[in-house]
Amino acid sequence: MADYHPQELDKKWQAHWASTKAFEVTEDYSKPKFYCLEMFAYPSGHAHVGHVRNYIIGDVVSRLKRLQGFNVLHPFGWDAFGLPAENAAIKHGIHPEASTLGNIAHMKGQLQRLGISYAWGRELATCMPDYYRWNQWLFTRMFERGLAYRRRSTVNWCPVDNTVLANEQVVDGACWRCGTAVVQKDLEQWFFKITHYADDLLQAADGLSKWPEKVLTMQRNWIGRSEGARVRFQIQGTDESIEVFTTRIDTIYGATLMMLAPEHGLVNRFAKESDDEKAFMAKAQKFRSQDRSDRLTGQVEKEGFFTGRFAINPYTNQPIPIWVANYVLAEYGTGAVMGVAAHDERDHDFASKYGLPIVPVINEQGVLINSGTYDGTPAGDALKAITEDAEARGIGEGTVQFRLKDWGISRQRYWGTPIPMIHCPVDGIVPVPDEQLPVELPKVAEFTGRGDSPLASIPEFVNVTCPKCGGAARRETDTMDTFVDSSWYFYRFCDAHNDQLPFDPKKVAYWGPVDFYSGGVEHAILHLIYSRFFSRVFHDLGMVEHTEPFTHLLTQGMVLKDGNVMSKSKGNVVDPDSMIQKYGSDALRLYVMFVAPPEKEVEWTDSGLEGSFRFLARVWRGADQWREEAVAAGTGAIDQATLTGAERALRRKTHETIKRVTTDIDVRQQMNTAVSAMMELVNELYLFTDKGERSAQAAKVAREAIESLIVMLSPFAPHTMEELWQMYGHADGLAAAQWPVADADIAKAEELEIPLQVNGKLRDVVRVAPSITDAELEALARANANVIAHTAGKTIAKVVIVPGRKLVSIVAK
RNA sequence: GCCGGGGUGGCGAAACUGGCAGACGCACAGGACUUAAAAUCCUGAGAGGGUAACCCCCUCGUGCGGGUUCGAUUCCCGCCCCCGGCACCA
Repeated sequence: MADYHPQELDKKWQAHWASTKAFEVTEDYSKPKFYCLEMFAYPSGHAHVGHVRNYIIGDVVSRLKRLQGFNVLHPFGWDAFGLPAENAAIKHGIHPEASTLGNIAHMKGQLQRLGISYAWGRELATCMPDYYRWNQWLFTRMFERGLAYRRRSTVNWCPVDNTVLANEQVVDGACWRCGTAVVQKDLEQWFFKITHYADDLLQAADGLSKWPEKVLTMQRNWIGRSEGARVRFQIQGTDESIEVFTTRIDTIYGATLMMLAPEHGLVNRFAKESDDEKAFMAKAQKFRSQDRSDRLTGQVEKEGFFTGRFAINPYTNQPIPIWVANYVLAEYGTGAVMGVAAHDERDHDFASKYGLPIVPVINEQGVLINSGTYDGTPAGDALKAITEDAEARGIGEGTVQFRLKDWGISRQRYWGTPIPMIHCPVDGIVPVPDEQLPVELPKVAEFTGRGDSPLASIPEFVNVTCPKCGGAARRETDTMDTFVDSSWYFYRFCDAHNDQLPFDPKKVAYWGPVDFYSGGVEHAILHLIYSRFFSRVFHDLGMVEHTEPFTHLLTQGMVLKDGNVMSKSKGNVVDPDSMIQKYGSDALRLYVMFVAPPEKEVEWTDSGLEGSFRFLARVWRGADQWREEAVAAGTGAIDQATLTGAERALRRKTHETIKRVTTDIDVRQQMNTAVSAMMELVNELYLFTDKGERSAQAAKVAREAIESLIVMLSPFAPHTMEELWQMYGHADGLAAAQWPVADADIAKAEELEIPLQVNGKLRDVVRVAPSITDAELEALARANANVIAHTAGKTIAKVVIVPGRKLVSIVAK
């Protein structure tokens, strides 16, 4: 047999899989389905080993499931719209489409050289009209249902990327992509009403039992539900009132202050009605222009000024001063807060600073004081009672407030999905009729990087006739946030070429939801919450039966080099292709799976990769040593009764390994221990080979071990294992193979090794037959020389025999 | 501050339900093969100590301090440190 030359095997089997369309699938109701998906890729140019780790994880699961008889959907695609391509176009003059398609071609080659088992027939790229037309179609459906709406609002604006950012895309007050400090701008924007599902998204998170706790926590924090009440305080001397949101209405008797956000609508009015409007506005303006991220994160000292006006506390009936305070946020609650200096740390700081009254209304026992008729009521009860009272009086009501905001999706950039709307001076906002979709991105656009939408400078695009009245109208020139593209692509894979609908609901009913989804934890909030939102939208459109798109989520850890995240700028990128050239794709795949559990961060080492290569070569040689005899011996049943001790030992190890590997991959997703179990089996096989027994029976036992190993290792090292499988006489390839089944009887140990402890310390290990009785075992333990030595001079108080005969523990005093 | 996840040899890690801590691998050391080297195969190894020596035996050891238990990396209480998320959210 030839030496192990993995590069040749890579070529041979990749060509074979392509020509036999080995991984293409259709709905087959006779088989259970399994939808395995890795987060699709942004075509940045080159995938490094960190990216690739995710694809290997998914491939191991996919290949396992196929061998277990599942009908496996394992597709891949490209999250192809986005800013980097457009920025590159501004810088280098290459059209985003050209660079994107070029990058896709290169990265697809990289994945193919790794032998990832994708159904390439379903490949999609979000920048293609046959994909993004369905973004537009869905946008229109959402518009019809009020889930997409337009309003003027203060938005997060990135001055470098020249576009709006969603709240989720602002990290510590800076742009998530380029790190520039975000500024505020007033713009007409399109929003998706994700808040409509806020409660459901939060509650349903409890049911996501196969999601990492970390991700669920992040989502719960992000949604940020808090129960409280809205209460209206009359403005003294007027019929008007100011509404506040509070979670602690029980402290309302202590509300000695009213505070408005600097952006609150009443601020400008109070300024006009004041003695010195200019001075008033100057003070408000100062707060408004304070660095927003600092204001949001509490970095700015609490400051405020008195408006000269008073509100009436509806419970004490006392006038309380209305202040403008820089720590009150306009976008949360009502933008106005009742100040309870005694029971709120921030209000306390503020009141102390300005010498404002501080009235305690709850004592140390949590019971109300200074609260009129509520004195003596426990705070918890008062919360309910006062809310009910406020409702009865018509001055307030219980409510739920979310931190989650509607998702602003308008982007003033070119390389995205055009929003399919038309602005008509007569009919207002009119959707582009479905039959006119897609609204295609014009091929030519000038990439200046100026702050307005590039599409606005293309008159042929902008100037249209109104679909309703036929008069002259203007086309919407913003594009959609690219997170829209990635919020439903997993459904498109179920029916990637449908030109009537985004997908046939029947096909999604078969394939969906995604059974196993893996990707980076950086998508814990953005992508994963948006996708859950879209699933609910499709559900409400009657197109999808489920509401949760991803049953099992695995967040894979990053691959570090020299302690850092790989990046071009740091120059520490490990290129999979150069590793493949040296060791073959299987060694790379195996190493990445073996080095640590998939969700853990790992440090890349070349020597570890070499170790995996050595292991595969060792499997290759080990299999070769038995090939002729094993094939000659055939696959007939093995007669357990006539086996030698060595043969029984190898069989036992084989079946033990099958059991371990199956649970490790399938149940626990601990690929690393699955690989180490297989390494142990190989070590055992070498021991067996060294013993030199070469009977037909030995060959059969070796064959069982080796063929089980080939199948179990094939998800990790598919090219090498296909070749070995063929060499072992299986002409129809691993596609026809089945995952081995462990025989519990064979795996059972013939002898038990039982540790003996005295007072919790290990003193000896004895070998006994499994048929031993507890009484015999205890007698044996008491008679053990080491036990006697360590119990000398003491009396044995108790002998514990652990159920399952795992251990004998002797208590001596 | 709140929430989530961690801390185990020189290194990556394992120990699944409270039961032999360190499987498997990397790096290292020794041996076999070889003119030699590489490759390969075999062997060794947590730290410290005992014995002339080997089989062996003892003590300590999973971030720190307590506790529960015959027995704790695992459970409980109190800390320390690291990573991630949220945070003037009323």
